[in-house]
Amino acid sequence: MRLSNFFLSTLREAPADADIVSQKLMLRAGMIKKLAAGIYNYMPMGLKSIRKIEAIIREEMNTAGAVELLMPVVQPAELWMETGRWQKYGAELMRIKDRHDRDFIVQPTSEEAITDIARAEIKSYKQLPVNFYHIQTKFRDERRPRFGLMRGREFTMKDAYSFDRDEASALKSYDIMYAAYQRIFSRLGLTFRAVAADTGSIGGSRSHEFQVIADTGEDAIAYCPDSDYAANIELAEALPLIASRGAASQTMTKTPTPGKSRCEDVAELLGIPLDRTVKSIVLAAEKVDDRGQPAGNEIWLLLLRGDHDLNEVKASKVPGLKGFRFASEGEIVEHFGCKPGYLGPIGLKKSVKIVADHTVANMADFVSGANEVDFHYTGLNWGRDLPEPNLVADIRNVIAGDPSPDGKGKLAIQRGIEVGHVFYLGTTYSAPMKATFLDETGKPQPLEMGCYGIGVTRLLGAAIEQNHDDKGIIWPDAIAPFTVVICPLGYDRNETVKSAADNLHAELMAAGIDVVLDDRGERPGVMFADWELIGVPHRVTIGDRGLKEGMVEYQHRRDEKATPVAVAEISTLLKGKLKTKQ
RNA sequence: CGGGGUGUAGCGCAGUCCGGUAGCGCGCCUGGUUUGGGACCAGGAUGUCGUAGGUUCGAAUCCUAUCACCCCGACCA
Repeated sequence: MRLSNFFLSTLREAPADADIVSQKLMLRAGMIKKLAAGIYNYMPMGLKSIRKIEAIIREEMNTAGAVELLMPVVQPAELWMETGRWQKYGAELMRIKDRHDRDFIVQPTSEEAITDIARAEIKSYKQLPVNFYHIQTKFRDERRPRFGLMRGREFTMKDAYSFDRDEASALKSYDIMYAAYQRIFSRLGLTFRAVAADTGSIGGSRSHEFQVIADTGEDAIAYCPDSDYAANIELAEALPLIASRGAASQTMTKTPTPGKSRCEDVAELLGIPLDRTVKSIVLAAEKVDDRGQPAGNEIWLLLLRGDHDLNEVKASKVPGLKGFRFASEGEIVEHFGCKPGYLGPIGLKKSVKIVADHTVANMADFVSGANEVDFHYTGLNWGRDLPEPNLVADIRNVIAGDPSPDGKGKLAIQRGIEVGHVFYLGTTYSAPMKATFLDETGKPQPLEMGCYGIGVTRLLGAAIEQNHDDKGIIWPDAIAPFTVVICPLGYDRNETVKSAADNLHAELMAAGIDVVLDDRGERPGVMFADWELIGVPHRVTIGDRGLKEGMVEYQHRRDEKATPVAVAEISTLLKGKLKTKQ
């Protein structure tokens, strides 16, 4: 491709509203252009990368036995009413009306549409298993779109849906997708990790996320360097750090701690380690009576060690805490007789349910708030100074150094960007939509489903978050908008340079390499800066000076310096480098 | 949705407090000189000052409303 036949628009300064590095670089490189909050134009340079990502996904999906189809972006509301998601989905579901005042939605995902297809088309066990997928535009009306392509409102997603006759077979389909995802992200050239994930509101029993490792990721991943354990921190089990409760050696003492409301400050004031303190978190949850009827709010006190943090996903799994919220200050004062900052389990005004984290439950001689401003208790011991907690549960986030739940070492924490998710659904959609097939005995059975997503446009952002430097993007070969750029110095005024550049360009094109020839005749600094910003991984510089010695220069985007290469050898060198990558 | 902030040329910004009819850098156009890391000289084009209303002889500037966008908190590809 000659640059004069393509379209380039780079910016020296990023628009002020760009918030993260991948968005800034993509805007500056002219790959995307913002049209509205969370909605982007994909410019030619950006679309080239997207198409490459899609091609790899397609190939691997097809290889894994999935079948491509295409479902519409706009779908009738009736389908969504059948599964109840019309009511349940909330404001993120974009609802629209047609000219006849009929309700439609702009699809955020396609379980309903595919299940509708399945119930009409799949009649016999002989048609199973089958896996349909499409690559389609999605819309989720995010309350706050941000991070460029990472959390846009409109985005492209590959979503696949498997149909099986029973759970065992469905889990096999799941494993096939899991393996396909491993291949896809490997081929994309990204560093990633598959982690066990929370099954969330959908239910289901098995779920993994594929996380692109990047310090700027929104998710935290706990993994064990000595084993294959890896889980989203939402899910990662925190084992008790204290095997059994030690004996009490101190007496309970009310100690003044003026102005020290944070555990860190209290520990420092008292000259004790942070892991001797206990922090109090007050939640409120709807109480349900014996008949399952709402019976007002119930206040809960959650106790965590001072150096630990609450895991809200785990907390919501504690029986009675589903759908909890943080208690209001009014509720706190009503039950504790004290404002937040000095709360603790002793001296309550009104009874509350107390949940101790596994580790807290085994602590002895600990420190906690006295429910009186500027005072803490030290030397607290369960059973002696206060009753045993109502419940002991895993309610904290794991931290680096915690024992791995598989018992094979210590956990480390990394941040990641979720770019893929595989999910075993069971009959969550097939049951309400009555999608059944006939088994060998002629009896109708509900289809067992799985769903599998990959965020195509998010991948673009994730790849950049993982691969960039202060000059710009550094694309993996597989998804670079161009694989090779030829930068001729003086293309517009030096015949020798021009013909050498034209020849190399023609040769690489003939070899099927995605090469771009910068035929602008720009000064070298301008060319280099542009292509380093865009992030083309391989660059060949052709100058008059080198040509006199029969040499050109090769430089990888990650190389510090250019390497001289004989004119006769440059195309062989490039073909070799690109072949080994594929 | 709650809290905070910003809208001035393609991009980045000044001007707003203290009203007098819009400016800087980059980019863009023309000519010339340059040419191995974002060149230089000379000339030039570009604005409903987010929108609507109000106050005033006069509004980018003051007032009111409204819209858009961004940042901080509850979710997911």
